Amino acid sequence: MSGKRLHAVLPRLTREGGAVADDGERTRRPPTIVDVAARAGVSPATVSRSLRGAGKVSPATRRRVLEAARALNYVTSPQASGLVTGRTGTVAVVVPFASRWYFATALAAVTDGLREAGLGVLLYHLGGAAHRDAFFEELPLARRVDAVITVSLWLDDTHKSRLQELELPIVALGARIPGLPQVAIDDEAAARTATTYLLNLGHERIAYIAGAHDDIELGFTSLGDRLGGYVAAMEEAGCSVDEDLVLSGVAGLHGGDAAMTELVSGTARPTAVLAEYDELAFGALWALRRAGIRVPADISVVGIDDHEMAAPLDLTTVRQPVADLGHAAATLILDVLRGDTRPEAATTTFPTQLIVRGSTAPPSRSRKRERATSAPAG
Amino acid sequence: MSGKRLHAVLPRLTREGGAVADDGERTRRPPTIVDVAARAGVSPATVSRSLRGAGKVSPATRRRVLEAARALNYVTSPQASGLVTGRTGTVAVVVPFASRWYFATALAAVTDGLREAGLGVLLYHLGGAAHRDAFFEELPLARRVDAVITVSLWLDDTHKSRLQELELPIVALGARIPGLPQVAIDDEAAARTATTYLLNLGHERIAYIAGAHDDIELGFTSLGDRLGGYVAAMEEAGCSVDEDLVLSGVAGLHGGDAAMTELVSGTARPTAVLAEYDELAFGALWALRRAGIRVPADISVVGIDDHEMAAPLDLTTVRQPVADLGHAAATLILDVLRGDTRPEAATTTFPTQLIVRGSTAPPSRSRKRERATSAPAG
DNA sequence: CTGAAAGCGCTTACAG
DNA sequence: CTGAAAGCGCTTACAG
Repeated sequence: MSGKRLHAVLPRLTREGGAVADDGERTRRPPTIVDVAARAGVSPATVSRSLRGAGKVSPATRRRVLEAARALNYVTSPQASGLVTGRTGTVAVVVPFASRWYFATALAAVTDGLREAGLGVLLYHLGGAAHRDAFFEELPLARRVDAVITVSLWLDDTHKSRLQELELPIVALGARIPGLPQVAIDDEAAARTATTYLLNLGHERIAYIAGAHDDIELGFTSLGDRLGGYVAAMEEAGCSVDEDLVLSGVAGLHGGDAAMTELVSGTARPTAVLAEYDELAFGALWALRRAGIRVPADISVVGIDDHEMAAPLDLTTVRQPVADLGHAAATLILDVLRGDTRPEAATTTFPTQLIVRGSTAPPSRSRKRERATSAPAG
Repeated sequence: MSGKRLHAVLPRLTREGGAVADDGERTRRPPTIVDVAARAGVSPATVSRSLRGAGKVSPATRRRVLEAARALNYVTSPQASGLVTGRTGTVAVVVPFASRWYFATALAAVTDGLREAGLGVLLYHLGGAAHRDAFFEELPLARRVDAVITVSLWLDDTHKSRLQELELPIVALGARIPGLPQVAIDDEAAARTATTYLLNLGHERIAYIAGAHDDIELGFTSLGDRLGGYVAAMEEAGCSVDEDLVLSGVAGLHGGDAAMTELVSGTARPTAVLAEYDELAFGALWALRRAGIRVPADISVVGIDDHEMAAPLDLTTVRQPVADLGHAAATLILDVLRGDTRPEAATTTFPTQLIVRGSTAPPSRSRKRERATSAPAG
């Protein structure tokens, strides 16, 4: 609000209404409800009722109003109507990285879902840690939206309560935030499935690559859930988790590249890798190719997402239905806004599915042992 | 406005202001400028001036107002202020496919650029042809935004004039729309560069894969520009354009896959392919791998974009600085809104750059001929 | 079924 | 430098 906002700098828009003609058509100023009322020969109140289909209006009157509105190209001012109704017709969608596949896909689905109800989407792009802090500090969405959807945003208690101060309905998409209604997959189960699959193939030295999320600690986020699923599956199988095989670096493609490079240059190379999400896996595949290490002969790679590029890259992965999550989040917000659903009761978990492709195979060195194990005893 | 909009269905929000206490803090209702004025012991007008840093206010008064505003957690209502200033503090960004890399990247950059000026982004996601028509029919952004940025949107005259009826500043990002200020690359030159590079390698049978854009005809769009660059380069080199080698199908990855599959099953296979944009090229590479055709030994592939995945996939491509385009579009809109720039004068063209990677090589069969040609005469 | 009036929360000339 | 008043364009009780 302070600082050099454009708002404060802009010259006042010309509103050369000038002498408004009898029907208001000779002026530059967009027609108002009064203009429509005049043309239809009714009061503004009746125009309002007719246009919204609210209250009792005789069909004939309504028709006349609609005609006049059309003729004048009238559009209701959301600012004016919002001022009195207290609604904005807009939902904030908060995403950390708008350009990444997961977020972009979710955003598109949310937007489509909300549009069907006539609601618009105000996009808040956090980007890095600096922007995120500024966002929670300034809360630029205050008084601008009717509800908030966060997309895979990991909120600590401070951030969460800041957001809740807005007293707006909030839905968390793709992240487990205690106390908020959410739409997500079971992240732990997804990672557990992937890990168990690798274990069943005979792998024991399975690495885990996480994409760092700024300064947020792992462990209480949905990414922590995935890590937890990996650890649990490993331990249940009697495989100890080698801390040198759990890496967390930069996010995205380059993070996966860097982490994999580090792994293959280490002393005890893993035979398989689980990436927290597919883009990390793509980076890992890239690093392996450059290092001349064969996939899956030398190392197996698994991701989570089923990113659009997973199939072309022949990546085994755990599919999550991102667009469905987005639609569900939109629907949930709509229900809450309508009062059909109490937010507390509203948490949806979507199923995931292991998609086996060519990036995974039994470990080459342990093949013998694996056969021996699976051969009938005696 | 008609139809079953949520807007019309929503129950009126509770505004249990109840008895407002002397300082307005005992109520649920968010504090208004009047509350701040009361607490600071000044008039609302002075609060308004203090908060916006406009007009003359004594430093002491201003400080008191700021304190009161902070204490009450006051946030100016954009609806109320917008109603009188005529501004919304919001820009519409219209994208055909929000989930695709190019659009998501541009959107993120635009959003970041506008945020610095305190402007928000209202996202309009067109999706398919049906939504696009509805969008231009209903113009849901009317009276909701101060300006419009279209991202790689190809507008015919009808759509363009519909948009212009809004009498809002418009900037076209990534698409040449006559009469609108734009921020883009030289699409024809980009395609020409790629094609010439292939020609110089010795290719003559060069195919062109376009990603269909609904029912929009090629030829007057920026994609038409790319096709034009390809055709021009071919003809200048004395290579006739074989119509069977120019395909236009579905957009994106699957479009490239389908087109390439069609090409390799044809009678006269090309030795090289130029894809209109990288995602098509990814699909083409995928199809070639499945068909057992080697890249670049059997077929060379070139794209346009330098998509994030181009490097991992070793795709030769023509890079365009998508994020820079987005930032530039934001800056341009800000200039126009400030009145610093006349829209007509504002068109920026960004440079592109050929990035040679492993997906291109001289054609294997023509190597001999090529040598013969380039050998000194006599 | 319809209208007159009040009010939503601001900003802006206009006076002082 | 500050305030009282009007007005931005709507919607909503309240009367009729």
